Amino acid sequence: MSKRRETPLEKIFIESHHCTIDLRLEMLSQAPFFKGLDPEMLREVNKRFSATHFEAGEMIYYEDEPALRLRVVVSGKVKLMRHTEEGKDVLIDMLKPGEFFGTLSHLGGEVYSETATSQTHTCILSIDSQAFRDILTQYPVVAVNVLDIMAGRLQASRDSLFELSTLPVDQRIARILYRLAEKFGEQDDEFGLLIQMPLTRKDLADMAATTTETASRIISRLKKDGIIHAGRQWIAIEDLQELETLSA
Amino acid sequence: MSKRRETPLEKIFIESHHCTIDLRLEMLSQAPFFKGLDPEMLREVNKRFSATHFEAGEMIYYEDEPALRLRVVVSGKVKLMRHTEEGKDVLIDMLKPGEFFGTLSHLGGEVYSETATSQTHTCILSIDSQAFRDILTQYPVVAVNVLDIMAGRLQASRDSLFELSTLPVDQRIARILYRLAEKFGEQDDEFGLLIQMPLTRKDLADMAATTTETASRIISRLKKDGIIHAGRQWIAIEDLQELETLSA
DNA sequence: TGCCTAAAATGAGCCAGATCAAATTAGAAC
DNA sequence: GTTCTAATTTGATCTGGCTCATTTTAGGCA
Repeated sequence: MSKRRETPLEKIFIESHHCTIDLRLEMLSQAPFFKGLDPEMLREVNKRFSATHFEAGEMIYYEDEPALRLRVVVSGKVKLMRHTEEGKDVLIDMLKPGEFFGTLSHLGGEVYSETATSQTHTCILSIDSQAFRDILTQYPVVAVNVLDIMAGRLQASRDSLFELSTLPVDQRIARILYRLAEKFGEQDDEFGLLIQMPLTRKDLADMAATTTETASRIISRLKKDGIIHAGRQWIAIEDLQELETLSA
Repeated sequence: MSKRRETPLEKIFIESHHCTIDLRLEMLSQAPFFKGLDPEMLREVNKRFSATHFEAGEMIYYEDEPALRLRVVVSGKVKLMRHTEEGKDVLIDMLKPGEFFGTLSHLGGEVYSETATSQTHTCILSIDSQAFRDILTQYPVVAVNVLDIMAGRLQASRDSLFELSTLPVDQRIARILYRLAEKFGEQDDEFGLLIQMPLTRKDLADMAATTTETASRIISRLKKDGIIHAGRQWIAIEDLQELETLSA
């Protein structure tokens, strides 16, 4: 039996016509914050966005840079992080197609509070934040949708805060894996529920507010216990049930 | 020179006519989320709110209780916390007049994710969450205001998460004190910038994700260094400048 | 198919902050 | 003023997870 020599992560096909007009419109029409907007308005709104393409690992914007645009992931995965002077990093969120990031604010003096990196090949739509605010007042249904999303994110952030304050590292890691599996999981016939995105031990550590070494030790244990499969930059959940139990 | 025998915290006058119609309307007109709404609309909107009165220490709602209403602080201070089965608590936020809490959600199955306690005598306005959503779609300017507030809260929550992940306890406490002073500080001629609200060492610990003992040790040190004054359930900042330096 | 390197795994020692235990007040109430 | 108790302080000890150092390896690449 020959060992698999490649990452099980999907290889995203690199084409320059990746970010087609069709895809853009399709994405916007399915984006949660435009739900309920009729096709006519949608086409109108679509004109105000412009598309950009990023390679895996490329920075989309930097922390402390003037924040002028709101962005939407069309395809690929985006990572949001904050950095410390002493080199500590905190991973704030991982985004998938349909999610927005950047700034909603219209004020001039704002800067981005995090760095956005494209984790894979990505196509990103962007719009001037003031133009987006115009859309919000023009289409109240969009404003309410965005509000619901922000409420959900606030909830998630407070959940993390709560867990960070009350749970030991191993439980935090278990919960993070569980959530990533829910959001990015795709069934892989060899390894189980594969988290479809490049994910290092350090990423995990930065999410759980721990160190790479500790994250690695915990992953090793989970592998030994047959709960997950993992390699370089990828993790697949073998026993989701047990993972949930662990995170209790 | 006789030692002061009482808390420097203001004694809120207890009157049953505390929460007058005038006060209600005045509060709503100044509430950040109704900024930009003309008086006519405001009067219209005001009708849909109802007022309730709470004693200091009373629960406004409990975690896991069905979440049906959105509330607004008219007068007094409100504390939001989450509790663990093992008795650990996390203090999520402290609110002052003009801030809202409760739920924005309209879905039936939602429950409150935190417990709200009135820290002082309070007057609270409340409205059915669906009715509030109607206001949002009816007055887009309100929706955008609320959105900005939510964005600010998300930012604040992520800031806390970041600080919790990267700073040692003493710096976290220094930052928390600094922020509380900004939000609740009132100049006291004897002690300096007094944080105008009952605030125990445990509250502080629950904000900083530490223990009462550690919070107490840090407060003791700050007192010894002449940076703050503190007693039972109250803290005043003597040297704000130095406190800011410490939190760097 | 083997080479090469960043990612991951592992070991050993250490420390900030938690826990456990006890003594001491601040300041409310009468 | 005196009383009374929950809030606070302080001390002593313990430990989860961090640090530092080193080895091992997955898997991209030619």
